[in-house]
Amino acid sequence: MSRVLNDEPHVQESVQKRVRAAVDELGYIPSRSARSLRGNKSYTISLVCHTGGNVYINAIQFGAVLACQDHGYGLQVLLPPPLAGRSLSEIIATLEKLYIPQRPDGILLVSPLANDPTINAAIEALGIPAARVGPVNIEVNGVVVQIDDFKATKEATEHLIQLGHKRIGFIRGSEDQATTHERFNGYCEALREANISIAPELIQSGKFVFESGLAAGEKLLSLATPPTAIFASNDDMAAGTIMAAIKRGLQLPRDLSIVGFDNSEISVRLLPHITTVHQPLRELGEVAISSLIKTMSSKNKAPEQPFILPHKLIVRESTTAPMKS
Amino acid sequence: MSRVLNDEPHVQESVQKRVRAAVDELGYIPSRSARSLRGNKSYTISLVCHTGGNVYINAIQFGAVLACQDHGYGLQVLLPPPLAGRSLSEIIATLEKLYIPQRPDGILLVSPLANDPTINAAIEALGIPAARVGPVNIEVNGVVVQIDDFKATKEATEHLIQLGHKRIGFIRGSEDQATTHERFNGYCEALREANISIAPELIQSGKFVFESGLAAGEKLLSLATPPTAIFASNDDMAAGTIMAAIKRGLQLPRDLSIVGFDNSEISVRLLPHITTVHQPLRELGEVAISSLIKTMSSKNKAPEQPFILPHKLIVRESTTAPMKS
DNA sequence: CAAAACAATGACACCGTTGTCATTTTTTGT
DNA sequence: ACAAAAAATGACAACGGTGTCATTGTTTTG
Repeated sequence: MSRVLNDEPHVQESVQKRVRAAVDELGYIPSRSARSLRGNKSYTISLVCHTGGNVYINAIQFGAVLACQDHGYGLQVLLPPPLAGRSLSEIIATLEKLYIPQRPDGILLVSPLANDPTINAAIEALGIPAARVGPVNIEVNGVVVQIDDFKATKEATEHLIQLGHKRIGFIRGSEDQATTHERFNGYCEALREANISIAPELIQSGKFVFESGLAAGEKLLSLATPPTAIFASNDDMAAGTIMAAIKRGLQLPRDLSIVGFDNSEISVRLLPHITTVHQPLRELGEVAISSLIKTMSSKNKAPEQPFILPHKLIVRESTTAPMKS
Repeated sequence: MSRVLNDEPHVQESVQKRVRAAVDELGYIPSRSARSLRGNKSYTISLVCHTGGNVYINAIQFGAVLACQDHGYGLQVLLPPPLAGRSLSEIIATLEKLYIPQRPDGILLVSPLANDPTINAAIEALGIPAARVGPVNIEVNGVVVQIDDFKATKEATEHLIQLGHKRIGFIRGSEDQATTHERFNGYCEALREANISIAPELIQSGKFVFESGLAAGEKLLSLATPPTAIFASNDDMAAGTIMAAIKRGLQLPRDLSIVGFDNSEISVRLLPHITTVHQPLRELGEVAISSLIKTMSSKNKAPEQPFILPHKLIVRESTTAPMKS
């Protein structure tokens, strides 16, 4: 019987038909626990994340679940206790306690977890097949799926330059994230190609959250010669920047152009709607899962090169030409 | 050995100790697949939802995962194809196909799925233990966890009345949701107790999404005598209403007070920050899962009464006294 | 045409846990 | 002190698949 269902060779056609008929008739569905036990596979993939869920992870999870279901896997959510700053052995112990009872066949890591060197070392040590979404700044084994943050930010900055902006502020993301540096480099490259010098006072740090965007925006706008445009490394911070501008009584986008990143919901919940870069989050999740499953089943090593999925600059009302000064 | 680990009676203390020592020593952890197979339990609970994840479901999921982990269960996400409007037998077939391979021990349903009579009938027919978050307008077996939407909305409306508002608009949620009616009744009750008559033109329909709030807000504000305050059945619609007001050039909150519901992120991403009702979403998820697990293991029937968790009115800058007219 | 190679299928052990029954040891009651 | 009851523990089958080996039937080859 298993020979029929698993499409093994050496099965006569007539038997094929009879078995399949019986299977349909009885509504037979193989028991996952039995297959698990025998094959030492759980048919489960764990999504490991410790943020209680922001919209970003959510969309990725959506794609991941779909891909899992397509391949007969289940996606399970695992929430480790806070791990940042713990020692390697502590992290290994914690992950082991969380991981072993469930014994997923693989795990999906999303930034910021995917970027933590210690966590990655722990996963390496435990020998768990892993897929990661988002750029990774260190050497890791396993599937990596991402967009081209460098190019995307370069394009967004070029968009501002083409509108005529010369003083363009930049709000960085968290320093431990690879995207932060990729995006910053894209910004620098665009300025360089346009022969605009990079002014240190126009570079502000941020943490990918609204409040940090608000603070950074306030700093930028209180400069002696404030920027005429600001690129924020995500939409939340762009929204914070908008609030900073509104609080100062600026007219948007007349007095200030703003670009965000992520095309998240908030980018169309404010006035003006934010020009932003769309990431195909669902697809990132899907591709991560399906190539993880492929890697696991074929025992191939994971591809050396990360998968790069296409992004898209979405121009909305928050960007316009600067006022003549 | 299993007698020790499962705390069965008739085990000598000395043996207890020796076994436990050996377990610690070897780092023995029982195999879930074997226990599953033997005990016909999967130690998995499925979160069934078909929205790719909004913030609402997300916070519930967060709590659900925590509770699952506490009880040695795993939370798995299941995304059925769109089911609305399908026939009972179609839904049963679809759920079965999705459900059987995974064989979760129970499922967690979140609105709007929890409210669909046909889906509930299908779950009943399949005999799956279920927990539901959010009020349910029909007779169902299983755990129900919710807040008191009626009382919460009544309080929110009373807050507006106390500020001096007499013309209070109301934006309803989706008609298929029990919360929509509960909230509307709370609004009516508050007005009745304050001897304010209910003006039909002040009641607008909505769909719990931003755009519907925008549309409803525009209708309300274009009335001959527009309301001085508006209660929107969630924050997204409240945000839409704010945008409608801003587009009409109103000063907020001077010209219009707005109350939302959910205390979602957007309520503090706009100016003014929105007065809203906080729902303990994480706790709702936690309680739902832990009482589901309790119900399953004890083979008790689920409690007849739903669990009611406390809500909280959060007053922010979007509500103030109406202008003297 | 026999021998060998191959295809098709039956039979069965094994995965790791736990419920049940059997056996041995201890306690209780008269 | 001895039978009976109770407690403690060993032994083992069963859960439902699948990999392997054994057996039978069929085709190819020298």
